[in-house]
Amino acid sequence: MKDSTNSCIRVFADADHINTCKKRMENVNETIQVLANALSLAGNEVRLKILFLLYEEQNLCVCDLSDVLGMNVSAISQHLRKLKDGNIIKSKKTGQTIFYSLNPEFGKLFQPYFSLIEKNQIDNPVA
Amino acid sequence: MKDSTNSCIRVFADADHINTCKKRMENVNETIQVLANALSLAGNEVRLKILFLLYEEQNLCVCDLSDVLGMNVSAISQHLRKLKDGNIIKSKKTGQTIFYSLNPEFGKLFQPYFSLIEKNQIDNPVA
DNA sequence: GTAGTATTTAAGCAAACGCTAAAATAATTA
DNA sequence: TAATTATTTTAGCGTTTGCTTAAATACTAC
Repeated sequence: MKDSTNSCIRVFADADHINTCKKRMENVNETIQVLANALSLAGNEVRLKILFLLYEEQNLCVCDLSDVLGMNVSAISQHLRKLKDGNIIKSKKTGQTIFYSLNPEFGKLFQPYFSLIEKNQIDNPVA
Repeated sequence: MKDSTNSCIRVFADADHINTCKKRMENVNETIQVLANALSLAGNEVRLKILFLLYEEQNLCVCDLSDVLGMNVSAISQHLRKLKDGNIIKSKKTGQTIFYSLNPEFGKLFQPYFSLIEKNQIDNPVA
């Protein structure tokens, strides 16, 4: 006589505990939102490659990235736009070339993963 | 007289450098793939919440998560499945309840972010 | 066995994603 | 001014995502 898809009645549920969790989650909600957004941007193979390349090379233009990754300039450009919209990279125009680089805060945030990639040390930890 | 959508001819392009980058990227390709997959799984608001909750509480069932996050059990279950398929969490059945917990390797991999969330210290770094 | 509880799975659908191709900007050079 | 180069933007399209609803599976207890 209850809607099992929307809530649960179970013996070992600790209502107080659940509520504590609920409140804690409300507090960190915005932080989670921001972090999830950054992670989802980095959680794409092409974009992660772009970010790693920017981490290693500091300044690259769409063209460089297109050459290195063997991909359509337009496709790269669209990824760059997402990363820029997400405040993860910044751009600087020099003549007709636009150089992209990591925002320092983001570089710091993702340093550990860049290190892992450099060392090629992730196959173990996850897979 | 060239296809500007597929390659670039530009004055300051350093062909050797580009090639070095290309090879380095090929070497880390698999690592990037694995990492991007993990990041994309964590890069979803609901899933990041689930992961954080598992980090804090160790063992939770779909029902707990559903209650805390105020979401449909089925929706949560589907997120859990993705996380399990990605080897990020594991499950243990006790009676008719299935408890989920972080895979230790993953916990280690994402520890820095969990700490950030706990301290609510991410608004600055990114946004 | 039947009823109830905990959970997953399948189907369906709107929204978001990522790419291609083509057109539009903008800076440089002839 | 016209052509070239570097880049972005728009439109279109197939695929993936994440949710809802409903049905299926599995364990527990009466």
